[in-house]
Amino acid sequence: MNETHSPADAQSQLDPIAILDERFREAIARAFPEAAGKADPLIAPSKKAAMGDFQCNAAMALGKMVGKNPREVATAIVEAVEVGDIAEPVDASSIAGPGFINITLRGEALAGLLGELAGTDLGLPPVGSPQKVVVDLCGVNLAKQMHVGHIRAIVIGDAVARTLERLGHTVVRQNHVGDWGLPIAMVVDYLHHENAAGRLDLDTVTLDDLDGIYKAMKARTGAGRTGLRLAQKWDLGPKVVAELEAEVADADDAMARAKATLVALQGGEQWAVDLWQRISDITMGACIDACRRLHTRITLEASAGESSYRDELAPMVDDLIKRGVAEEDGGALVVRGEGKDPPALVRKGDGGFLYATTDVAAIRRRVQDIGASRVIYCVDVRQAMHFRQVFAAARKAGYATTPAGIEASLEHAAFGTILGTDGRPFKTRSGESVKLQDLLDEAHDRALAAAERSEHVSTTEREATAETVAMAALKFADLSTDRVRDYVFDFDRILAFEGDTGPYLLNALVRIKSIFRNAEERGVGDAWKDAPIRVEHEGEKQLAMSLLRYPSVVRAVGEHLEPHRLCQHLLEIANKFSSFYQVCPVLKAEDDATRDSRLRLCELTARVLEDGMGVLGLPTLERM
RNA sequence: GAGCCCGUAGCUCAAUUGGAUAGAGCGCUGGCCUCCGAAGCCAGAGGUUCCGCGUUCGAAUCGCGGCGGGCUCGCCA
Repeated sequence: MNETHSPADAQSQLDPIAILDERFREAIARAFPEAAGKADPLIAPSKKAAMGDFQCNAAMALGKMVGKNPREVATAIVEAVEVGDIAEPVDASSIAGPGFINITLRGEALAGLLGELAGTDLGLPPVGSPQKVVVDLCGVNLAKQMHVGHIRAIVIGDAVARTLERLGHTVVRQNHVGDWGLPIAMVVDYLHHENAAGRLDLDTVTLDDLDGIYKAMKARTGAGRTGLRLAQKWDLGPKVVAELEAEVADADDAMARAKATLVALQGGEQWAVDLWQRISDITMGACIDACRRLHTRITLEASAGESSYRDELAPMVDDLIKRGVAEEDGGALVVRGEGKDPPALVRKGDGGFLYATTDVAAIRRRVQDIGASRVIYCVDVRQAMHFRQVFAAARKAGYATTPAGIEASLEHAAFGTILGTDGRPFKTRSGESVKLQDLLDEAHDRALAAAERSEHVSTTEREATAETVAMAALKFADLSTDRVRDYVFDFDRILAFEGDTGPYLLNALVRIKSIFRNAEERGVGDAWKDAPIRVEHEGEKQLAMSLLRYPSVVRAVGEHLEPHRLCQHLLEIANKFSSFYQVCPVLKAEDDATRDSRLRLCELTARVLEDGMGVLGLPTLERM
């Protein structure tokens, strides 16, 4: 795992945890010089308000290290620590249990930190040493409809990319399109024959048609074989055997033609390339439309399909052989890893290449040509072993080392399956996989029903509002749980507009925006923008603490590639805001100074929410 | 058979990566709109974190063994 940043360069010193970390680190060094540098202060937010705002958990481990009673150690730390400028006095009464040290921050300190947060790009100025990162996402296949599974590769991949961009890294998104190999050749072959026979008009072919052809061809080339074996084994009679033999013959014929077409395609024969291009245009057009509708920044230019590696495979495999990285095994060529995983197969017995070959070539290009020091694969968790094998092969070959000599970090940001409410993979009633577009449309229709009930949305805005709410709801549902686990998809829950959902988040932001519209109507002016923020009321304090933790949460997401942490945190901020708003009048505050301070707090909350939603790729609204 | 992942409230999910009394939402019970947006807020009930043993001052988290579920296993992509 590569270091993306060390605690020392956690540049913004406005995260209370970072500040307390430093203060307690110094205190430990003073009280226990022998443990200096070795003991982590272990600062964490308190779970209960009654125990203060933060706690230092260092005493227990330190006690063991220096051979003293943890409470004794805690007492020494408490005497040595200097936090008077930001916190209530820390003394013997702050020590609880086996040696926890509780810390309560002062309102003025929080107010000062909030001011800094507002003035430093929300605590997230660009990182000092930006990385170049390739994010592999989307992963569509030519001639196939996109289905529910793709929403995860698109939405999570885009959120990961946005997070890294927000932190200041340079991100290259790559759509590793499945646009090569025998299956595509089958479809090309079919189009070629049907077109020649005048039974098909290439100009009007749709993705639906292609999808149907793809499935039919796959079924046809595999037809009859198993049945024939069984019929012969159980002697089911000459008629049955003859029928099955005819099926198999037809399958063999189709397969032979597909292979011939593949050769023509690989040889660059114009008729085949033209048909392939037509299939690509149709598929990619639909793909980019879906990505745009989902508010993701995935473009056609960014795609680097399997076909783009075709000329690199043979020379690369030769290189692997020459350098002894790959070896023969049962006629095939393999690259062995060190662990228990089976080796990666990079060349078939017949000389053909496989998907692992292309993936190794992709790593080589991404690291050595593009110069990425981090390559992230946003792909289904069922491919976990495949990527372990491919990563191992690429490292063994030295392809994962940048021209500058840096070992690139190769990471599989795996995601689980979307399940229906019955706990089984999400399917339609008839058992088919759900088409992505149908999913988006249904979300839209359901959101529209809610938009029609809203008193804040005019009839002309309803469609657009419903669309935004629907996409935010879908995306939030996909991003808000631990990505590697399967999750249950339930329209009723996701679009119920109450609870821990995208619409709840949107609503929190919309309410804040409405405050500013009202302020304008009341002629409040904008002098408040320079007013000092005060943190006095408990509602203000709780909100302030959540806001201040925002930058560290974004950094954690960038490090662990877990967008759900940011989702949870934004929900917390929205929740704290709602509580604050319930008990702290803003426009009706008792005096102008309080009103102005609270307006600034509202504005900062809106900025953080919008920034966070931008990092996740969630669209926002003015009213709903 | 082997390997990987998972098991937390009735349901859907968290738990800052080993910290105090395991938290949210839905659902359920009760309260809050002549008052800045009720898609909201407040309160209550609801737990042997699958079971057992172990490591540790401390375990949902780490180790071992069970039980249950999912996924994956060289010439398809």
